[in-house]
Amino acid sequence: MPKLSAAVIRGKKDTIEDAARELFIKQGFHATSMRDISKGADVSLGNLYNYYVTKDSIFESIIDGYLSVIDDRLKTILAEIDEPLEPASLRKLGESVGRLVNEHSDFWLLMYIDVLEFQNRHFRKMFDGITDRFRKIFGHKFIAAEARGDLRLGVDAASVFTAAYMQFFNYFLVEKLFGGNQHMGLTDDQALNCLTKVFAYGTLSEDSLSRFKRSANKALSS
Amino acid sequence: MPKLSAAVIRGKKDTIEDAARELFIKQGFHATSMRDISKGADVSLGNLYNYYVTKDSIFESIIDGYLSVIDDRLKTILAEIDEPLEPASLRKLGESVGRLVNEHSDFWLLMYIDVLEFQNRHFRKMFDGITDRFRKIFGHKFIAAEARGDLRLGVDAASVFTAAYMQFFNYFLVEKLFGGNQHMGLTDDQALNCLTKVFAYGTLSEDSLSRFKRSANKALSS
DNA sequence: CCATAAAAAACGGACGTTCATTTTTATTTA
DNA sequence: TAAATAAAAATGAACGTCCGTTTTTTATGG
Repeated sequence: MPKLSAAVIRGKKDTIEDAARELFIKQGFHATSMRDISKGADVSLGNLYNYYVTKDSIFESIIDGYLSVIDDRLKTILAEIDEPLEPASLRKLGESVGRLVNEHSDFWLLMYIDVLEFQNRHFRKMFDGITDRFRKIFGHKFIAAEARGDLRLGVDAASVFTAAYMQFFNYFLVEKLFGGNQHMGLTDDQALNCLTKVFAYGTLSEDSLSRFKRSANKALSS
Repeated sequence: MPKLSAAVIRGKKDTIEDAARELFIKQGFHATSMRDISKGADVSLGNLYNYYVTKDSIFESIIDGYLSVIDDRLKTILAEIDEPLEPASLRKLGESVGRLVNEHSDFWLLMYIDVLEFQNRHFRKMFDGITDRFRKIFGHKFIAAEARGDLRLGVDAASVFTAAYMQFFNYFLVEKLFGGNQHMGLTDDQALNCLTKVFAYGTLSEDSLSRFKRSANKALSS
């Protein structure tokens, strides 16, 4: 048999990784056997080793693929934000993060697997230097806001933006994976409003707040 | 050999659980074998089954013991808080949560094991209804604050307090377990200041803020 | 001596991985 | 176009190891 086309190989790897991911998420990495994966992917046990060197490498391949998907998604989310400190933008960020968490909850479970079984080796980059990343994207906006006097004294815009991002993230993770079931005592929508308000009021000076009133009212009316 | 005293049995269980916890945290639940535990605790393999019915029950016993330790700790932290919405109190809450996370980081790893391998069965109560819990403790303070007009329009004190608690929690967890290494671009101390400011400014009305100025200055001077 | 604790041995099964074998299929040949 | 070819892909049995648990044996001390 001549060599399979790259597309066919990619396709087969995809079906293997799909099955493996489903199993890893459902029962963890160590609890999932190569036999489980071979059954799930409808590929013989031995054949798995024509595509992957070890079981670990299947896990790593899944994560690598996922990391780029999530990264793209995050880029899109951030690209849609014009004025990062506007209440409306914060609220939108929260909604986007909520969708990101809910649509890819398996990914975050893999992150916990990585924390536990690989000391977060593959996911470190997720949070390492995230503030700098935001600063790189929105730096000029932050500086302009500061120059306009939009910010409260002694609050760093990039740090607060990171805090807001992390809070939205954590909120939905707790709801989705930790059985929070409305742990803030509010619906998702109300919680988003609440957090948006806190971060807007907490970051913006009174002057700028009145300027943003229209944006805030529109964003928090739901 | 006559029956061992309850104290001796408790002591032996403690050494077994200490060894098991260390192993679970280092390499996960499924990756840790009963033989590992027996070696770690210097107890023969068979003898483990004189103290625990199954491997799962060792895990559960560890969690049960830990949950009560953490719960006590949290009670102490909350008992030390007089005025929950004062900046100084929020800052102190953050510091306490930081210590709680850092001193018991193994516990939180067990939580992730629980999420992955037991669908968070044992830890659900950690976040479920947490806002109600805060409301039960600080309810009268929240009501009084609202009556005094301390709160911004449309922000629920208990929800915001939960948000602050969760944010502090998440901050230190990311730093400790996810390789965040100053992911907010600040030292722990600066990050605590930043978050305290955001939650104080974000929650309190301008009037009450000026009243709290002394408290805030004292809390955020470091 | 006896009840109990502790240790050791044994059990059946599942694990990740390897490998000899069979099947498949793109290409070459007729 | 159809048969032949050969190299790659797919297979599943087999390997040695380790698993959680059970059973048996030995040690202990009142």
